[in-house]
Amino acid sequence: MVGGPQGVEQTICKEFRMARVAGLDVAGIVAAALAVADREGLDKLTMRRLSTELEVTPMAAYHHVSGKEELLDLVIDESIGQLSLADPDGDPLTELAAWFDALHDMLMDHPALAQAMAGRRLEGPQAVRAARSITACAQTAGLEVDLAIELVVNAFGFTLGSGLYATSRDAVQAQKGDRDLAGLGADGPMLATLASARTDPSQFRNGLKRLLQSYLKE
Amino acid sequence: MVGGPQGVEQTICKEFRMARVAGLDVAGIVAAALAVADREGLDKLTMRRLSTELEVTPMAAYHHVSGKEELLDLVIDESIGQLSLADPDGDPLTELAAWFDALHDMLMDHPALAQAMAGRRLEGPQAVRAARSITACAQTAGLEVDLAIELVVNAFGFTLGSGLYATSRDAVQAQKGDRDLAGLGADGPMLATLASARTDPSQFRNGLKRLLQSYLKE
DNA sequence: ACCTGAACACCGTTCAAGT
DNA sequence: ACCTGAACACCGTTCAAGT
Repeated sequence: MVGGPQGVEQTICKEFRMARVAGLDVAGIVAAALAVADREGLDKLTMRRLSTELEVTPMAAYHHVSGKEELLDLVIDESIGQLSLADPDGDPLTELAAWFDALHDMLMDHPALAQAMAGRRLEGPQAVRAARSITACAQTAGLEVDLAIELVVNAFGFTLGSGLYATSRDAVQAQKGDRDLAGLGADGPMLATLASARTDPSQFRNGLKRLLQSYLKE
Repeated sequence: MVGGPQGVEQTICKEFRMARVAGLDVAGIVAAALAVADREGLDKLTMRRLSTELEVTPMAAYHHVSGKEELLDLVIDESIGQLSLADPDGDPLTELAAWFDALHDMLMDHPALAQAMAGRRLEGPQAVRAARSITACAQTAGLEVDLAIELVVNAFGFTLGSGLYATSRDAVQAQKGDRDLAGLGADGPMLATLASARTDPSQFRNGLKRLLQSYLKE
């Protein structure tokens, strides 16, 4: 698509650099960080583990990223940037539901991402871009600015919290839940349903729709 | 209330022990951990920092708690246990709103708590007790078990996510937001409102009521 | 039983060199 | 400009002693 001999040369050069010799760039660092976090968990993502992933010295990445904090912010913002923006001309409810569903799917695919978002500012350029797009969407539905923002903030909080809750109970836990049923009497069905939240995103979608509809029906 | 000379003696002895000489107990350890996390942030809560807070050796706490993971679980469960249970005879909507409001208030008072809950199981005895009480509350409102649980899970996720979002933007950030307004053009009002979420819990309460009502109006 | 002391295998990051 | 190497001040936790 970029085409031409130069394009090919650049690609080869880039791949070569990313795989073996130094030649680090932020994109490669961020990608490697997310890969490690996905495979081994957020707590295992350390600057030193990142350096072994990139096959460089522990300090190499610091030349492209100020430190671990900035790295995490970049991983988050880059991920948010991969969600397609809401279409301002589409049906508001459909567009909003689709965006937050996509975000939720992403958090389910990358549990470390949800965890990283907790306690972080989420004000990178991609996040701001996305926020603007979905807020505009809510406004075209007839909502005043303040209410549109309230909807966005609340829907985001709901999506993040649901993602965290769901990803904190993985397969191992669901298994263990079955064993606990006998000992917990009346709580059995409850815990079983709680545990099933991991694999059943319909609870989230249901709640999201309820929340969005209550704002858009005004 | 426990009364008698023995009660007094125990109290004196306990205070003496907690303050100076070893004599650690889980309650004291958990309290100290929350105190450190509140004052210095969750990332500053280390087993070693905890030990200096308790004025003991780094390894002393390990005799009462298996490690850092269990410590965090205990801090969370103990905190949840301090919320008053929902009254099964009260108005369901009122009771549910009150419980999640109280949880939200707690997360706002203890930002480290919200952060600690992200990526943790929340299945301690106090959490289960609370979940049972609010689920029962939703059931007396006429909801089937599955839907009652869906409501509880979704309301919890919303509360946690909102708490995380709100506490991640503290006073410092709100200040910085004002400076950014000029450079961001049309985003100005939006970011200002986003930043105000920290001190304005009405957005959360509004969203919570909408979510709860959509389930209870069935 | 409960706490200490020393040790191990890690962290994030600074700083001075190398090329 | 970009990377390395050595070092510093931390971590969580094990393990062998002390009382």
